Amino acid sequence: MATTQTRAEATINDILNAAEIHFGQRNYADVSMSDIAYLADVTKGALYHHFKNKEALYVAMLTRDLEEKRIIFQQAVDAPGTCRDRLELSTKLLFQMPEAKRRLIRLVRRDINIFKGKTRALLVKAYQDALPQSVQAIIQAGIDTGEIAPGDARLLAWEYIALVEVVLTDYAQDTLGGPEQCVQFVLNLFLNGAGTQ
Amino acid sequence: MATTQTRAEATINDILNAAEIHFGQRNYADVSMSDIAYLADVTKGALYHHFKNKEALYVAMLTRDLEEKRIIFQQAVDAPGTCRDRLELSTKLLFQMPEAKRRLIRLVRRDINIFKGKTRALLVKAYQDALPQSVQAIIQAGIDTGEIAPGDARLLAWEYIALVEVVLTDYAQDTLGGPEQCVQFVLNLFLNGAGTQ
DNA sequence: AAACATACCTACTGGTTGGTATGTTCAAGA
DNA sequence: TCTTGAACATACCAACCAGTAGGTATGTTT
Repeated sequence: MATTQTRAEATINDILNAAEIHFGQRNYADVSMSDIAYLADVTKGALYHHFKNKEALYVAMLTRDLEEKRIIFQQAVDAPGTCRDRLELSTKLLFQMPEAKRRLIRLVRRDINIFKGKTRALLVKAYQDALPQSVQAIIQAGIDTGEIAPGDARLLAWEYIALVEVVLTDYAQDTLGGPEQCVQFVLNLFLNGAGTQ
Repeated sequence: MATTQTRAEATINDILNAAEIHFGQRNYADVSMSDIAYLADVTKGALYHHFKNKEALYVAMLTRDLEEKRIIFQQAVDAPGTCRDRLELSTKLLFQMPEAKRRLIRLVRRDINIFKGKTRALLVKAYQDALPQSVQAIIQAGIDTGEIAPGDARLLAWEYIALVEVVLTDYAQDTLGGPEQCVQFVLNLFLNGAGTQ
């Protein structure tokens, strides 16, 4: 059984990897199942053998990726130190990812309108568990210790992520300095603001 | 001649308005020309009489909208007062827009990958002229007067817009307070940061 | 009112895509 | 080694959609 499953699992892996690449670069509707099958070096038959339909494939791809990320960012939540230290770690982990993985971070926000109901809720939750939840936990701890001014930790988490995403975009286009500078820029902006003190 | 053009112009207007609604809610590829024609209460023939193809319609729709916005935000650039005052005005103008128009603000970022070459450059420039340019001008002035700490005004402008967009999203879902509170929240976060001073 | 131009409609095509029906290979157990 | 079911491949279909061809209606000009 192990051998059989290994082969199928390898195929599924190839398909998911191909899906990551395509969905990461283009809109959902612009990516065809044939594109994914071709890149994964399997046929459409094999593809539909493992995934019920296009939506199921997308969900599987994104779910797998977000679960990976959730585990990674959990490090920052569990880490010791000040709020700033832990936000720094969290952001560093983001910048250390390969570009293809980093690109997927913005996927949920970009494609949030294409699904409805359960599927949509599922993806949003998976995303929130992966990144916003971690950041929110760190920020809430910061509020409790007085390092962060009292406020809505959830909203602040989203704001922090938005700041990171902007720098991440510029970073991908090589218009900024190294990852270390980027991380410090975001941290200073978020904690101290852009105004002169 | 005036009468003839008026009729055509009215049709074009209907089409562009319908396009705004559809493209604002769904991805480019998910919106069909038939959808737009139906909502505009014209036939596809009329649609293709006025617009060369789908891409041309999208460009026309977004260009018109961004030019409107550019003019609106220019008010804030030309306004007197501190950097904070002018950023406040700029942000207020955003929150005062009807929801459909507000939604279009995120369109360029969402659909940035569907076009290549000239079309893409054109849309990006129209967007930058409309919003980022205004914010950047205000921030640069703030840096010059010492109200904002020295730094990359362009990047800071993008960061500010990102902060606004997050609140705008929450605001659209009625999970936040009134527009005035939202504006002040963003301003404080951007200028003073989230940390305790 | 003839000649013309613009605006618009109906009906269709060619191409693409998600999905399927059916056939073939492979791997493991009896 | 023979069987059996899972894992694929091939060939295809039905639906949809961007875009077009060709005709009709509504002005406008002279």
